Amino acid sequence: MISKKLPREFYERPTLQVARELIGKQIVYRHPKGELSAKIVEVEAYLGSGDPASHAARGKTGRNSIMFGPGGYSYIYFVYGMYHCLNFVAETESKAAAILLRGAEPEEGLEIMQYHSPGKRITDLLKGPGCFCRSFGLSTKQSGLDLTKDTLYLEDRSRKRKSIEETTRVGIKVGTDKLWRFYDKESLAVSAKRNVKG
DNA sequence: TGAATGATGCGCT
DNA sequence: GCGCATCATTCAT
Repeated sequence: MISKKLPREFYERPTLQVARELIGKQIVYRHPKGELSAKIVEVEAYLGSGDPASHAARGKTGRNSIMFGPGGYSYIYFVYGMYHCLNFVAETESKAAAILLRGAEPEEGLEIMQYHSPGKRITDLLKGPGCFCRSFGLSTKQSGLDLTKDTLYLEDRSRKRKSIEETTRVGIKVGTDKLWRFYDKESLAVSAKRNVKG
């Protein structure tokens, strides 16, 4: 069975719908040292207009200009002086929306991930947006990649329906009333549950 | 075991 | 010059 790479049409749809369907998809990155892959288990949606927590909320700037382009591109930014966060641009050029990847379960390329994040347990390697980029070796140099090309892309490998939970977003101070965080309830690789009530 | 806080640099005002 | 879509360590219990 040949893997099915997600086409641009997948991304150029309503952001919340794309975010929900990203759970359980496979992310593949052709690292210089080998192929890395993981199963997505946690994402957050960031809409352009009407979402004060989005980087695009206050208009187009040099950093967020990728969000204002077509869907199906990577948007990686640097934050807190040490960490990077990976986003997938959603919608078309008419809307500046993106989806933040917050957690995944490692599958292929474990040695490379552990090389980037020494001493981490397998389930923790890709837990949290900063950890994910560090283990995958992603930085702002990988921002703006076309996800329909072969360097970084997503695959639809498992067609099983996941038990998806919807909660508020994490790590922001505005827009915290929106239930725009999606994660796989059964996964151990889901990051901080600060806003989640048990 | 859980909560608080320091680290650290870039983009924006 | 300030704030940030975070993480690891420290300190308190």
